[in-house]
Amino acid sequence: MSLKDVAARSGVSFQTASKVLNGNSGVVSPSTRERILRAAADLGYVPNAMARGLVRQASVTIGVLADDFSDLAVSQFVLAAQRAAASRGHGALISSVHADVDADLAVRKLLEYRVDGILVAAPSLEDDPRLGAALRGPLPVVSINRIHGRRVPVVGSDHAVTGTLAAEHLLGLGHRRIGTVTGPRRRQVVQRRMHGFREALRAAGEPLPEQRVVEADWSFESGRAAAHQLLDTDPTVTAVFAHNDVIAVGALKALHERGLRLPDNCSVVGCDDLSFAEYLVPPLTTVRIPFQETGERAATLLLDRIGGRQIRARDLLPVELVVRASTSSP
Amino acid sequence: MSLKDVAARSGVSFQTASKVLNGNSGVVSPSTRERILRAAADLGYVPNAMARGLVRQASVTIGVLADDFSDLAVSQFVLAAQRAAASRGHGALISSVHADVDADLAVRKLLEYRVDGILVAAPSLEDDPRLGAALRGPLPVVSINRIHGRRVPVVGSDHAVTGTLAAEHLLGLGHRRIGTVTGPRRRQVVQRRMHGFREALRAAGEPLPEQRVVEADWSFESGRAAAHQLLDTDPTVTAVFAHNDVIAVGALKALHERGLRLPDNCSVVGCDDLSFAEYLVPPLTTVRIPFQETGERAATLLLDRIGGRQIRARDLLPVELVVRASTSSP
DNA sequence: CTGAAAGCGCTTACAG
DNA sequence: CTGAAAGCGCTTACAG
Repeated sequence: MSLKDVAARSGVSFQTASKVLNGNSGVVSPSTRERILRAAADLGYVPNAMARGLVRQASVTIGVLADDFSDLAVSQFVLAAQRAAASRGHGALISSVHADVDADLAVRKLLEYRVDGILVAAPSLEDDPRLGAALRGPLPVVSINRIHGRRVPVVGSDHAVTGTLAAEHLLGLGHRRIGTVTGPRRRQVVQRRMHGFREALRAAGEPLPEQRVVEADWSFESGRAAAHQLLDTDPTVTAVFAHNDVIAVGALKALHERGLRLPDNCSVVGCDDLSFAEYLVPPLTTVRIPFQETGERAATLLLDRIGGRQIRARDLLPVELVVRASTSSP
Repeated sequence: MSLKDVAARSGVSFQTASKVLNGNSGVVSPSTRERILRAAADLGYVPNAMARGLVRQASVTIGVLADDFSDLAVSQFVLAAQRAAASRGHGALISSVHADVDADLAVRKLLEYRVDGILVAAPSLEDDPRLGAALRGPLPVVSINRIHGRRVPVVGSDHAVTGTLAAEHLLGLGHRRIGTVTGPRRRQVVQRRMHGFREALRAAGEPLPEQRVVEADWSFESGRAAAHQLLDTDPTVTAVFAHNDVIAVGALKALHERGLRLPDNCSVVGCDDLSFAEYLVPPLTTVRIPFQETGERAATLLLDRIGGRQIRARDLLPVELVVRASTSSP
């Protein structure tokens, strides 16, 4: 089913059919227009985006390069981005990067399809020079993490504030010996969160000793192990800030295994506010990261850039402390 | 950067460059071949998939039509499908269907891009005749749910077995008064699971009374409310089968709110085995649904169909009971 | 108001 | 071993 078919059926040239079907009304008599529209409908004509993209030099498609979008945080981001793109008429071609496939290849595939821009959600690759190299060139890019060697607009949340909110909440409840289970230390997000967290503790006259900082890798199991390690090292700790909700769940489990009751014996603050946080026992106090809004914003900014508009280099969405029952006075 | 550029740089016609770059070796002298390859590398030539797709009449792309892939189950499926497609050289164009955008439009977009086939993961639309209508035509489709009015190959798991496994596990532990919190009743998956569940109870001489069946909508909150309702109606129930892990978490919460301890006062079996199931307190006994394998299989079958092979109409992957600490003898 | 030409970047027979 | 032609399905100036 091509333009030629609907043109033949309505007795005009295919160029005229093209104009009418593209809403170029007024360029044709009402009756001709009517005939063409009806023919297209009768035939079930669906324009060919590849042909259109070829001549227009725009695929009306964005590429999404994501770490591992079976992760609840990433998938929220990706879904919101996809919807925002769709609502502005753009398709979303998704490419995941992981151990088996390097970033070069994933980006190259996106370039072959001539996506109009790329959205990056790949914090695990923030230090990977190959990703930076693959992303060189004039193609618009918006990212939620920094990209090695490139200056691309970043949208996300203020990680330092996240750390500050967690610390101030616990300090406000009266905690003094506060520990933290972080994500991988080399990650920007972890460093920024630690910065805010540390500063708040220092400002309150309770500087954070190194032994109250234990590293995990975002997983349940690492959170559990790290929480055990933290409490083995310093059993006097009365509160823990976990760098994400998954780690927090692991910590909850560790605490339970040690016979500690929450929040009486130990408070836990998570980070993310994933869907299950509210339904844990006890419900998890956490800093809400607006993944959905971030995805929507990122897609919108990318589309703006594709449309030729100037966008700011950094766009931070507000985070918010959600107080539930996993924290209380010590 | 087009073929003409690399042809110009290596002193051949662009058609010859095309052949060499497509691995049509032997068709050209080694030295020419070498020159062309080097020119392409120097120029950073990336073939244009739209142009290629137009002439080959294949976009080398599949469409994925999903309900709401921020759901952990769906996102696992989609990710695995995307990876399987990528490993066979196919891009994945993702389209989500939800309240705001009807299925017609989402499918139409996919058709515009001339995807070579469509993967459907939209159980909430299994009764929607518009989706069925939109999917008519010769385009290969593989789905994890049935599609109204169409006979498309389905890949998934055996839902009746899932219900049977849950029932037999609880019966084996000695439970007799067993209740269940189901997903939406009109869904096939719910009906099949109920069938297996009911039959196993009946076979054990413990037919399921209607008041021990309460409907939820897959959400945490609905699971919580439904569990309360179940225990209000029949406080003698000693075990609950939840139709997914999210409902199970809600039920855990309800049980906790009623002062019941797990598994001593009540056992709970979930379904799915989402990542957090193992880390709940207590760890959740659940029937594992192989979402990842399903996604991989679905994509593989779709690609096979696209490749012209015949595939079976129904492909069920095995489910598996994972026993943890949320169940015990009554 | 409508049509014919040119061209987007490729691949694929077909010549030479 | 290499090139020229035709064509995939469109859009966009440009004529008439």
